Amino acid sequence: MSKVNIKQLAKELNLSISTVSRALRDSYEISADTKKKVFALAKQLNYQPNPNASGLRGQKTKTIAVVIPEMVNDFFSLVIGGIEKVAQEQGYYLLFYFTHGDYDLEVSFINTLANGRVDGVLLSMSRENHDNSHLLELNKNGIPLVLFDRVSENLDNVKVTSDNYDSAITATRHLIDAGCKKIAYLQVHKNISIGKIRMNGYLEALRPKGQTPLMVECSNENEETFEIIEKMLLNEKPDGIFASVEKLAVICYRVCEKINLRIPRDIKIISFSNLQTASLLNPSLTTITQPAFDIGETAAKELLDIIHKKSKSASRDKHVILKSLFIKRKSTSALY
Amino acid sequence: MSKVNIKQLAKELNLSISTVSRALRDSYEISADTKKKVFALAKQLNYQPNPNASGLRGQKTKTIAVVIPEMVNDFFSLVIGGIEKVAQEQGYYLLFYFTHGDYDLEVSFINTLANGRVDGVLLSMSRENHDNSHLLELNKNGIPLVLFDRVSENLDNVKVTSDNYDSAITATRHLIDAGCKKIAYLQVHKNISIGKIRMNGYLEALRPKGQTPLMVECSNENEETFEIIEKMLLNEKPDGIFASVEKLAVICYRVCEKINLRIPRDIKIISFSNLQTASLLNPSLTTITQPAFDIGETAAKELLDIIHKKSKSASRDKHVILKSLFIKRKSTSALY
DNA sequence: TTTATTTACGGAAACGTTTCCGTTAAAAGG
DNA sequence: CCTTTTAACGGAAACGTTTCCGTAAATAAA
Repeated sequence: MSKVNIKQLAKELNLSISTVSRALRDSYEISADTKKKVFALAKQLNYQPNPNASGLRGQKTKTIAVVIPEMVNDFFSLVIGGIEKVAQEQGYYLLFYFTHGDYDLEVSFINTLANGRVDGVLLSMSRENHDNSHLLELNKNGIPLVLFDRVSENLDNVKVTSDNYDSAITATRHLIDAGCKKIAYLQVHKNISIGKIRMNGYLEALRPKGQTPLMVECSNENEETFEIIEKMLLNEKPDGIFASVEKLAVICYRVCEKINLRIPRDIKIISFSNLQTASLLNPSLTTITQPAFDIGETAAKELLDIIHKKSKSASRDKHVILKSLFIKRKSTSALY
Repeated sequence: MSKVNIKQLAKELNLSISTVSRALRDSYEISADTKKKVFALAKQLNYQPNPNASGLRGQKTKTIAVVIPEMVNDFFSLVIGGIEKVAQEQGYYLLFYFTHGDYDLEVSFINTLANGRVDGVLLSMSRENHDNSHLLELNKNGIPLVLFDRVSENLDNVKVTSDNYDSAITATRHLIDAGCKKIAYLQVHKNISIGKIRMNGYLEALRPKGQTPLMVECSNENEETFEIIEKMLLNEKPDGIFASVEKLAVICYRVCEKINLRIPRDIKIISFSNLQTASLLNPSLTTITQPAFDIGETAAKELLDIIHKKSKSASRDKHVILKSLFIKRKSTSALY
């Protein structure tokens, strides 16, 4: 129960509190001699400044909040890796919030952040085009906010995403080129605008070929999704599947196994995915792979930029779009 | 730039600061009438208490630190899920630190935490039997600490792990029963004691069968590990592999693909792993699957228990061991 | 009616920093 | 030698809460 503070350092050294504080911050007002002594004692006693005190006084916490839907997900894991890299480099702490896609939870988290808990917020939205007033409030309170991946165009904050529209076109055309005549598009929730953007790419690629779209809306529950996909495959008999999120591709594999559909012979599958084991699946999965680490890194850098030159609020309403990778593997192979 | 605080509420309501504060905390000293008014205005103005101020005054932050080696890893993702569940339930915030297995980084993180930044610490150690003085210091400062997964028996803190020794025996025996005559044990780093425990299980299971152990130490760099395993497979020609961590199993698959070793015909593989795609790999991977979510949940609960009745420091030096699951799949199949 | 207790509230200290003001002594300038 | 500047430091306020002391009025007890 030691908890050494500045006052104790001051007493021990026969100096005033203000002198010690300035010495620790390497102020020009303090002689080299005194600084040496202060540093030495601070190290010896393992002095650590109390973050609540400096946060309260200085109105900055060196902490940023990361608000994301979930964690058990290779995409967000990689994003966090990128965020963590730049946070580490610049000495920032990371406070995490998981919304589980629950809008109300997101609102309450964001409200909590309005009062000096963090210097800035990184957010991947749970519902993109719902009511954004909690975010406007955050902006009004002067707390920098950068959106990534799941963003809303209605907000004039900095946004970082990948090229969802273009890569959805690439994916769909790839299936068409591989010979698919009836391609199903699997999405989790209609209201997710990133899903809409990808869907638009899918539709755009389909149109000139005269193929009729087949949109399938899945559930948040894996079991339910399994049944939805199983029924769909049995009833509609598509010969290609475009999964808009990784989780759906995995479930597709399981369904195909159950109902004895051979991939890619009977049906071809492509998916947005950052699965590290994509190449080891049976068969290996063709993917659109987002630059997840980059997205995190870029978003964090943008945020810290705003934090540091906040007065000049230079960069608002900027949209950084990073390119995804298209990786062809066996699940869409035309030869079998 | 609103940032409403108690003083403003007090002025608006013609009340004193202390009365408003008490009303917000639902104190018995305040009349129902006054409370109503205060709550109403607080909600209307979206008042959020300043966490630095209350943290400074009350010496508690409702925040716990989670210090782990990495994030891009299905095991830790699941653990975090468990931690987050109980944190959420009890209204705690989560501050994350990633050590990347760097001991010095761990030390500096832990030192940072010694002074009121958090109410408690959850730690999975980077090097288990190195110098633990930073953790002793943390204990001395009265900050509750619970270790999980990678723990050290030298510390008398609460520890939560899975049954590494027993399940390593199970895994090794399974390979033997499947007909393996020369089983290699793959580990990342000799100094990780969790690796040692698993290794001891491997050795124990091997001894009565008279098989000579074959220990292979891999690197932190995936490319290097790839080469180590490749050389080992070509030189030693084992017919069974026991990978002590998930990452190594994945690399094994890639090596086998490259040098045309058929799994399980030429070589059988079992691994500690929480890979969600284990059953979809080619071939599906037999795993010892740790109760990751449970580990996180249990560790967090233990920590919050200590935080809440810290005076009674009842539960020290307690070791909770949770059972892993053995899931047999095709990578160790005896028939082909 | 007087005294004791309860109810409902206000004032102010305290938490540990940082920083705005001094202030003194020495160095520099004239 | 006197004035001005500079260097090096100390005192105290401020950040927003919480809580320890009051204290006045209302109620209960005597």
